[in-house]
Amino acid sequence: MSPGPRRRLSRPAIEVAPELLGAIVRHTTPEGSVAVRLTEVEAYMGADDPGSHAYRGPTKRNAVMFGEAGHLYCYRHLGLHHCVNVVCGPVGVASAVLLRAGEVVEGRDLAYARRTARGVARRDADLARGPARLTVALGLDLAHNGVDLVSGAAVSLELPERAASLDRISTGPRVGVSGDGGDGDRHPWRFWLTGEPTVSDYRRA
DNA sequence: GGTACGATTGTCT
DNA sequence: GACAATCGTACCT
Repeated sequence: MSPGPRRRLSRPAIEVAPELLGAIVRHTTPEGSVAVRLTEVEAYMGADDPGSHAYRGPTKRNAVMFGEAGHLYCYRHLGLHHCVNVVCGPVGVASAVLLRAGEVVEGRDLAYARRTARGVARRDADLARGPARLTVALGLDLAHNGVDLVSGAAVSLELPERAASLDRISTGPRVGVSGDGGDGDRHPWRFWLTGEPTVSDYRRA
């Protein structure tokens, strides 16, 4: 990530999302550090995107999404799980990229410990396969909402030198988004690395 | 002040 | 393949 990662992120989520594939997210705690290489993401645009939390304007929950690019947007879902996004776009524009899945490339033991505490991790590929699993493996929660990934203290984002080549990237409709389904309104805003075993495959939507 | 619902996962049949 | 778990947020009265 040589020239201005902040600047690279300060663009529409739809452009940033494919560039995050292959990026490394690292979280360092007293217990150790876990790093994940992203293999699956989804783009969420702001006001024009019915699937986005920011669709109906700024609220207490989504405030971070309207802020500076490169910060982490973390929220609780169904009272059980957390999901994390990387904020994109210029200040005032609420676009973000949801981190859906990745491959644990560092701190695998710690990731296993965290995951087995809340479920069963059968194999390496399952450690961060799915948005909520990824947050558990990394040890992220609401306390990390709004942290800056670029200045990177405990949590950091390492963009790949060069974006993954297009022929390794697949696209498709987003998963589990209501208001985006049904007729013709499904944007191909989900991106993943073709053939990666860590990419979540989904059942019903 | 009350209620409906969700950017999911794990487990059971 | 289906369902329950579980709680903050948004929206309505």
